[in-house]
Amino acid sequence: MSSQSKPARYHHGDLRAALLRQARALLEAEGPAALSMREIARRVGVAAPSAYHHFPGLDAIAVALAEEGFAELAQRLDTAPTNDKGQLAGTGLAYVRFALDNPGLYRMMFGEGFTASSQEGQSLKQLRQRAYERVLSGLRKRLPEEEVETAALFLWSLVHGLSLLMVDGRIERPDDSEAMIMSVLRLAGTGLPSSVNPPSANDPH
Amino acid sequence: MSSQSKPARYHHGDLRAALLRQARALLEAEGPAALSMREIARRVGVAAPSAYHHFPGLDAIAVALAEEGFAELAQRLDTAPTNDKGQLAGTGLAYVRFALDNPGLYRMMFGEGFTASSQEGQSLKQLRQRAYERVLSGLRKRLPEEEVETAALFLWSLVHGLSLLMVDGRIERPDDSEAMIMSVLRLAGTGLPSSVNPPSANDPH
DNA sequence: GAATATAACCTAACACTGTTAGAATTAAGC
DNA sequence: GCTTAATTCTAACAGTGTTAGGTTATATTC
Repeated sequence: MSSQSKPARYHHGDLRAALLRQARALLEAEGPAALSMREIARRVGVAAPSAYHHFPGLDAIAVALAEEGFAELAQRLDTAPTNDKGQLAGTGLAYVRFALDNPGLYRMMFGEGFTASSQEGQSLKQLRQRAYERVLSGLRKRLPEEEVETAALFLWSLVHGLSLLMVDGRIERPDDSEAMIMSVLRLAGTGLPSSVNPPSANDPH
Repeated sequence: MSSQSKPARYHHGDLRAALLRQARALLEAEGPAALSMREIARRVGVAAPSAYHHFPGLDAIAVALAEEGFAELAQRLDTAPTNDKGQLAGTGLAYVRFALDNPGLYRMMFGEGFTASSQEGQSLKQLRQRAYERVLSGLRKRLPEEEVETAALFLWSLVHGLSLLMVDGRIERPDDSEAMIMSVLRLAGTGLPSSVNPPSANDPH
């Protein structure tokens, strides 16, 4: 077990970290709905109430996991290739990849359920906002201000929707997921063929 | 109460319908996580186990609601304007509108939780597949076969993502939601400005 | 080194959930 | 009116999140 990294300074050693680790394992193994205080404690080998010395409740554990997730997502987006040609595709691919690598966590980060709780909900809201700002600032350099917001919403909707469809298994996973993702992202740049969406005719601008 | 439409032929009259009605009200009022057998029964004014004569379990109620939702969504998409100019925008707008009008239901239809259950899960999967086929067949008339799948995935990802972002309150709702939705959908036709995504340079096709 | 203080942990319990078993009530058919 | 069957009920089981209060092991102090 990797939980024995430190030679048990306290009763357990580092219960807080152990709870988070097992919670995340449970999350990915059984899905967000299966996250249970008692099951997490069971897996750690501890009585359920012990967890309350480290977290105010189950929601707090969920939020802590989501915070981990946002930090990891931010890092992935930051280290994604930013060269001129593939900025959009690189970042988009990194985003969807993160969701595919952490399906349960991704659902947690954007799902509801514990969003209502006062303190924790706010923290999450801020993290989501910061992730969104990251997208916005990338676009601000390249677009006039009035087009930034729509473009960001467009992009975020696309990668968020694609991530969830794939994570939830709504579409059959092809052999080469990456190629499929890239194909979709390419459409974000070119737009749909005009045979689907005749260009002018309804442009009031 | 509108539940007195028929003069109480049985003990209740039409418990099954009453359960579904209150379940849907609860779903929209408190969200999918708050759906509870006992609370639904409480609202109908009946003991919880009574519901088991009409549904095998809570999952079955959830699935029945989702089926209602898919039927309503299909109808909206069918009656959306199909004239040449606005096929894409009209259908897309109808899709997002449905989600905004039925936020709890939409989350239920595409969320997880009860998807694991054997029998019901299959039923839902088929309904989702049929909704997807609807999009595909619309595109098949206008695109070469090899482009259909990617275009459909692109469109579905976009409207699905946009719907969830708005339903979950991830973006601040502007005064005119419809205008915002239309702006995003328009980008699906034109693609992002080339300043964001320089066209050639990585096109292997 | 022994006594104390404190942080970590556990047992017991409360209120809630989904669900099942079996009894009681009500309507339908003869 | 009696029988039968459908519908609803009460009681109970196993599970959940959470709280209260006691127990144990560590850390500190004399």
